[in-house]
Amino acid sequence: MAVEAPDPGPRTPDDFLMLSLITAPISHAVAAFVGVPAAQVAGLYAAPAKGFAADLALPCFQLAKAKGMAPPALATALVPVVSALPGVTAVAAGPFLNLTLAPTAVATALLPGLTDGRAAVRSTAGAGKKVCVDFSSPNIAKHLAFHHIRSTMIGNALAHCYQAAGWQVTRINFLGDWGTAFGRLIAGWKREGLTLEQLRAAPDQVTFLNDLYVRISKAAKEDAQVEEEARRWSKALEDGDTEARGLWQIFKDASLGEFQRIYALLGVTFDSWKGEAHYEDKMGPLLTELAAKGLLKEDQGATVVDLPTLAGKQFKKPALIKRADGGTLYATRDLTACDDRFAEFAFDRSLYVVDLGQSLHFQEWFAVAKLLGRPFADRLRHVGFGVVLMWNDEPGEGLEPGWAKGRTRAGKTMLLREVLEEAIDRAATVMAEKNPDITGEERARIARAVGVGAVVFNDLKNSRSNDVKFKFEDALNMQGETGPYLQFAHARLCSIERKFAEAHPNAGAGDPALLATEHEKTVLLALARLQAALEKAVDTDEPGALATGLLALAAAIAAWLTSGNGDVEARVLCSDATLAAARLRLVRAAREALGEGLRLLGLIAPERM
RNA sequence: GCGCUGGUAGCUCAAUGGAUAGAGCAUCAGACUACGGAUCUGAGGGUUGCAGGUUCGAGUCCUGCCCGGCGCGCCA
Repeated sequence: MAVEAPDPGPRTPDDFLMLSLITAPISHAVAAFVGVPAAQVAGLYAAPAKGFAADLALPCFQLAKAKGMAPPALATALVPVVSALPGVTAVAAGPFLNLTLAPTAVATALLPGLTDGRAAVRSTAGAGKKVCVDFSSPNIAKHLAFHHIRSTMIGNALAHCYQAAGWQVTRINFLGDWGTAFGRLIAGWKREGLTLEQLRAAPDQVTFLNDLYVRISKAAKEDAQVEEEARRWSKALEDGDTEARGLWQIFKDASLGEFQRIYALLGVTFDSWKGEAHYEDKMGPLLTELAAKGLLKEDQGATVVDLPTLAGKQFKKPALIKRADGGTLYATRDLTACDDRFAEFAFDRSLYVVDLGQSLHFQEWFAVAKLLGRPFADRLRHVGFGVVLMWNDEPGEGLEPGWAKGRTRAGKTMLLREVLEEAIDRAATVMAEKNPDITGEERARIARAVGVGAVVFNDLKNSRSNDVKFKFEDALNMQGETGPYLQFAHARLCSIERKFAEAHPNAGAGDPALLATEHEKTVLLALARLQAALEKAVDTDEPGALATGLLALAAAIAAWLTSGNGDVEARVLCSDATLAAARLRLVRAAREALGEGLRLLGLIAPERM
């Protein structure tokens, strides 16, 4: 279920980002000294280079120009100004001002705002704005192959991220439920005298339909009579023939039933399932308008929009609107659906999470939308992504082992369900070894979260334009920068929370000012940077930006918790109940932020694993 | 040919125009009966594809090349 973003109240530029809660006094002091607006300083903070032990760096180049000083001189001059602030130590290092913050100061600035840790992954940047996200969009009567995970989970993560940033989100599954394939399927169905009962009895109804399609296609190739039947059924379907539409509906329902099982496993939902078929009889007005505006032209029998002359020389070919036989193409359908979506949702942005191979298609119809004068033409974004490659040890035929597109070593297309099931099995095996106390249905439930999470995170952690290189051994080795690593950090925090009440039954609320260690500060700073990661994810449509922020948080958490291994007093559950209570506040905030961040990416964070 | 995309450590990838380019995996060495070790600490490992240019400063921006993937008219 979607969680409503808490109302953060009125904001000033200084608290626009959570990190600014810490840097605001610094920015003000520096700005006053230099004589520029504080907001100009606020945008300058950078991460210190590796060799410099500091929390933040302030490059002084631009400020020096404004002040009319040399950068190193300004940095030196700023040292006393900034060091005068409580909880800040400043050191000049050439043209940089390196800032070290006192853990206590960081904690008191941040923790009061994180009584609900989920606030760390919230923003109001998109308040009042609406976005449509078109994602997943599989063809019916075909399996969800492994590569479908990309559009499905990138889109799902973006929908969550936009929502967390204040946008009103509509999730759209633009089903591929139209085309000549269905005429063939109907012809095959009739020819073989199949029944609904037979379909329903199949262990996998999509496999049943897929096999039927393969048989009838083969038959059609060998027998012109069969091909003719398929053509007739395609025509009947287009004409709204009752029997044809009835069978088409059966195929569609059967497919959606299978899809929903996988969407449920992935935790993905949609607000709209309007597919291509929905728009099939609604393209007339658009075609009329295109013609009325003089945008159409006959070319080799087809109807096109001549983009090279109308939209600029960056286009080399016209956009096809209608086939020579009068049938419409998918650019026409996309435009019609877009008009419909704008009429219904008045979106401020509309995302199409579709592989990069279709870049040209989107460039073309976006350009047509512009030529039509659509007010939303510049609000459309093609969110492209790379392909899924699988490692192939034995390609045969003298080929080198290497990455191959979406196929197993046997050359078979990998199904999404198969990959998820194997991932779940492997997760269950690890659990049996690492945590044998968890058994039965609970183990099965958690193994689903961990196995699916491993595959999903593997898909989201890098820039989406990159191809995803999938190796079971890597995605599921459960170590390193993986979904299970994040989930494990979450589970450790949960475990400590469970034990806290027993250890310190009468502890108070916890005073942030008591948090004084470097490990605690690192966790706090990682929490403070999460909001910027979320906003970057939304601005650039890159879920990986949030994934990177969560990895940094989890690493900080793991280092913190492990530091207690050799030192009982460094643990959250230390002997001092007051200190323990303060640490527990950080545990809770971090756990809630991490769990919420994972939810945004589409992972479940179990309390044990 | 044109377009999109990628080229950074052995492998997989990070890096709002900022310092000495960072992580994970793998390798090696450690911590510790461990508030959950599915952990942590450390080491080795780099001419950021090549060549120019802009800039106080370039992995990042510009120009030209090289290599890979994908796309480029009646499928979607």
